[in-house]
Amino acid sequence: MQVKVESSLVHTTMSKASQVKHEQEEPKDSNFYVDNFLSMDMDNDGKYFGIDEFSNQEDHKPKSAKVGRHSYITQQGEEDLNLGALDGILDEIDEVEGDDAAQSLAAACKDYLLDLDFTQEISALNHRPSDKIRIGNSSSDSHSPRCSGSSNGAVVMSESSAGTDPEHNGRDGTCKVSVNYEMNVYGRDQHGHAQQSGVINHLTSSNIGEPNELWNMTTIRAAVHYDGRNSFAEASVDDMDLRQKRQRKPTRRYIEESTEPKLSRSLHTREKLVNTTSKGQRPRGRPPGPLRSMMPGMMTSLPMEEESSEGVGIGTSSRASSEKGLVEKHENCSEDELGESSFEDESEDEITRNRPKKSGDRRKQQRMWTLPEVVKLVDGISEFGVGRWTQIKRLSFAASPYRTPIDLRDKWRNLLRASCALKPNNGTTGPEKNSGRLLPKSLLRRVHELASLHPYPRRGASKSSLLSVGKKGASGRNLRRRSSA
DNA sequence: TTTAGGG
DNA sequence: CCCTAAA
Repeated sequence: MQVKVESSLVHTTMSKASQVKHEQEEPKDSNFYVDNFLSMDMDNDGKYFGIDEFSNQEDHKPKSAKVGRHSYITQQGEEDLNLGALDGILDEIDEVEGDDAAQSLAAACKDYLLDLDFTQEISALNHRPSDKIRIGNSSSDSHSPRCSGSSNGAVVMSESSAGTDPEHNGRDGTCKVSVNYEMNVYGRDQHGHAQQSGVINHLTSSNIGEPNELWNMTTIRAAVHYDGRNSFAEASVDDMDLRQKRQRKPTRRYIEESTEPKLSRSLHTREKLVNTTSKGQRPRGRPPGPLRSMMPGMMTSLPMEEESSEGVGIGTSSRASSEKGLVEKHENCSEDELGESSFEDESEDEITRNRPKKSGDRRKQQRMWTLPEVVKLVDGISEFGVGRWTQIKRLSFAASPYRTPIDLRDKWRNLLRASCALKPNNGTTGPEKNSGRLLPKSLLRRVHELASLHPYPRRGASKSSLLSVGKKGASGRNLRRRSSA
């Protein structure tokens, strides 16, 4: 005869976190305690709690399993105690129970404490999953590692703990929760008598504000008695105060929140970003607050939607040619101007992309500007004029959803600064990208020209040089300036 | 809604 | 990049 209580114990040694996770995976939230316990057991044994099997027993006697006020008689056959029944019972009970905020609150408290105490205390037992407590004649097999009496394979363990969770003292004042857990497994080998039982006693009381509010006590008991010829199995679950409904909800939500608040938000954000490729404006999200500033401008994306993958990422190797057949490499363009030919289809790099980014802040993405992009920007500015960011965006950067008009402006600002500093030649004007300060000198030159043509803030400074401007190829008639003041 | 500026 | 003010 074997009692597999230990498997339960083993599971309970899981860290708090994993245990919680486990709970979350469970489909039903009812019967937290019982369910939880049983399910843990089931992980290893299938569906039987406590008694795994009766070795050498041919004749089993029907035993009774009592659950709450119900009483069930189960056949002992191969299936010993099927606590699945208990499960069902409890479900019923739960249904009867009411459901209100206070309860969930209490549930949260209990869950909390339960995780805390139960887990930690039981972990002391440190059983191995495969351990079996064998009793009866086969004491040789009995394992009850650092627990207690072992000569006869007895394991006794009981724990009780109480605590209060200040966090839930909220509105109603106090919330007291006490959890009492007790497990008792023992086998006795006396005169051909073997007896073992597993008892789980869980006592919980929650008190919120008013006395009597919540009170719950659950006792699960599974025992097998073997008198040498027959074995009896018995299981009972007593649940007092059925008003109470244990809801995992609070806990789960709490966990989720505390665990990964940012990530989730971040994901949403990103999702939104991707989805908004629709033509017009980005969907005005719901919470205008934080998310709003995603892409002020708009992406009139159309041609290729999303982004074309190009290999010129600064940080990463180019993953040229992904799906678009038109991938072009602009490496060579670093040369003087690729001037007017502009409008080649976009080629954006895609270095930093869809990375969950654990840090999860809500910043956009920080895409490095590639040289082709810069060139495009400059061309665009040449063509439409400084300050016409939205136009430039629309016409020159239509293919890149990111890069808002504001981004263009910012980039331009930076270019101006760079051009002033004018330290182009660092030799490394390589075809690569302009990471940092290495921009093709030609480009800087253009920037400089443009800058002189019309100072950035196209506001107060009207430029005279509207005529002579020989913008490089920038469309013969350079910027159609609204010189009109 | 878009720009300009500043952080 | 983000945010805010001004237009």
